[in-house]
Amino acid sequence: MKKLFFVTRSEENYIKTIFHLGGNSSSLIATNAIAEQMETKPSSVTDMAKKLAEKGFVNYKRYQGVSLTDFGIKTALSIIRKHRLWEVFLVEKLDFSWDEVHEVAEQLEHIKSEKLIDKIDELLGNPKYDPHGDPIPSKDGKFMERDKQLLSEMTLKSEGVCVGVKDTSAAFLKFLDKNSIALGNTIKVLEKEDFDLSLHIQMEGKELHISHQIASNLYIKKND
Amino acid sequence: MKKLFFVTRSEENYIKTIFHLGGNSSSLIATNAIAEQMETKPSSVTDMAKKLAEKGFVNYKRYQGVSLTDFGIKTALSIIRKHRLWEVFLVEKLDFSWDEVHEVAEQLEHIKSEKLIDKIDELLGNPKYDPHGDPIPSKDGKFMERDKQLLSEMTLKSEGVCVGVKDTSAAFLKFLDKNSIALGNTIKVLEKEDFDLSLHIQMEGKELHISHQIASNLYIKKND
DNA sequence: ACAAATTTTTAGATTTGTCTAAATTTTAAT
DNA sequence: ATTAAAATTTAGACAAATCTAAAAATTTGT
Ligand SMILES: [Mn+2]
Ligand SMILES: [Mn+2]
Ligand SMILES: [Mn+2]
Ligand SMILES: [Mn+2]
Repeated sequence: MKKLFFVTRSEENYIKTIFHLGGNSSSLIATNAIAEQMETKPSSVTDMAKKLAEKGFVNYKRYQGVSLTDFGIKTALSIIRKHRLWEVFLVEKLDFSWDEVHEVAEQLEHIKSEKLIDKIDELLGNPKYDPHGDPIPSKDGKFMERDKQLLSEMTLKSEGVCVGVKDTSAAFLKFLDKNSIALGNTIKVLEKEDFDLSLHIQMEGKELHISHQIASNLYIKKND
Repeated sequence: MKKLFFVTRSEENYIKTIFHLGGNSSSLIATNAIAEQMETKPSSVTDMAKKLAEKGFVNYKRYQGVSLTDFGIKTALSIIRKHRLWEVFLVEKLDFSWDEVHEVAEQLEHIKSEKLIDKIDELLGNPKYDPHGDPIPSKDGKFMERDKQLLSEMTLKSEGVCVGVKDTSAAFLKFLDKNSIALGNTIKVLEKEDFDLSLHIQMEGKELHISHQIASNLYIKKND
């Protein structure tokens, strides 16, 4: 007796946002936080919180906030899986650049067809990470967060590989492209400037200067 | 000074339906015809007709019906192009069967990204026809209706190739699959039964009996 | 031509998702 | 412990898309 609710696009977007704000665990997410993230008003969030609670996606405590139920988490992971698989598809199969995919994936993630996304997954060879280095949940909702750290937190002389970005804005991604910084690149910290926290690094053989702003938005997987 | 209106999913569905009902040419399409096709009520159609007229997609004459403007035709062709390209993609790249693609294409046709559909078109090698034999409009809205006729209208002894279906219901398509009738198959009319209008045909070498119901939903391109 | 049948439109209601402004609750500060 | 500030909810409104029921226009049949 599997209850299958129709989930609207708006509901899906709220569920996804709550998940990204940490609404897994049992921590309560504040109304204002959701409103700010979704560029909507707190009163709209309250209305939706009630509806999502009604449908079993969240636990809602008046004046306290919401947290996702197990069902809500499962739903969120399914949407995120679709979003990230579509992003891989756009980059791998249609030559989109990594700064163009998010907007389109925001639409594609709402397409309702289990077979479609399973086939896309298969076509792509069951990728584990999306173009920004974020992990792709499997069909049954499991995924591994990669062992990684921000470049800004790496110790002097340590080496590693670029595996992800924290800021996924088109502006940042284009900046990385312009400076030939890409996921998969090898990296070594040559020098750290105490004054402005900027770094002198070696990337794929070439030496490069990196501001703190950049270093604190690049994820590195340390060697061994 | 290109005016770019936001077109809602619902508006797109109305525009597409009006086109399919023959709303190109200057013929007026009746409110009831649209309502029936869309499984909605005439009063809803009237409301939408006003909105579509407001936005420049249709000419609307009270109590007479609607016809698409040039802009409306252009919009309809763009939606149909997307629908049919996605259907080809699902069949060619994801191994969907031709009876499964329509439902998903109904969703995908509303994805808004010019680059996406152009890249899909390119990936597929600019196909001219969809899995049901229907022509795919080009980016600039041109398309060729194929020279074809219903099997039921073919003369005795004439030969040809299966190029399309009139009834695109999953039930009919599955029936064709079961009987190994597929687009591209060669066909020759061996005998016509006056009594029930059934046909005796040769398809890809094998002899077959075909009811009038089937014959009047299969398009054939006659040889030479 | 004119009454009857059909089609279409209008009027008013409903649902979803949003907003503003006011009221309420919680949290922070003195 | 009060008061002030911040966060949250409620109340009431609105736009989009739909519906039902009633009114109006058109078409049809004799
Ligand atoms: Mn994204
Ligand atoms: Mn991503
Ligand atoms: Mn179709
Ligand atoms: Mn088709």
